[in-house]
Amino acid sequence: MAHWLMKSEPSSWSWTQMVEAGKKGTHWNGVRNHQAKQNLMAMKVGEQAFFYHSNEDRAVIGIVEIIKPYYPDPSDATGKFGMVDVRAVKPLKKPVTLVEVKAEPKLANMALVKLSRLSVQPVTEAEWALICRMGGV
DNA sequence: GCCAACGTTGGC
DNA sequence: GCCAACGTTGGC
Repeated sequence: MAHWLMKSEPSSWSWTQMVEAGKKGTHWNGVRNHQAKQNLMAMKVGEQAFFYHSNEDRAVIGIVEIIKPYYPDPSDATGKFGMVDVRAVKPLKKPVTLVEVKAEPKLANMALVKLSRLSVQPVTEAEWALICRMGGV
């Protein structure tokens, strides 16, 4: 089962809002990047993703689950891009910051570090397990 | 708030 | 089809 990492600026959509959305979850819309789109399309229901706060926090803060696979994003006038639905699973006991990720040699090749502008990224099993451990999950 | 990285757009 | 200009993202 694949794992993912999805980034959001807390000012536009925060973990708190994600939790408040509850079990019905929310649409992960607004993706306008082809690489991110490819990743969205590869997601399957039941797969989990890290929820990362960019800008202010710069930390992995929680885990979300895919509850609806890729479908067209009505807010995209061009019709090229789509979205998935996700819901909050659980927060990390201790958020794993970008600084900590960068300080860990095993995570040096993460897309989060290498492709900092990509908003939806794949995470390897080793990276997933390590960040879960660092986050106290 | 600045700037580097990167994607997209548009003129040629 | 190339490439300069521009806009956006996100770390610092």
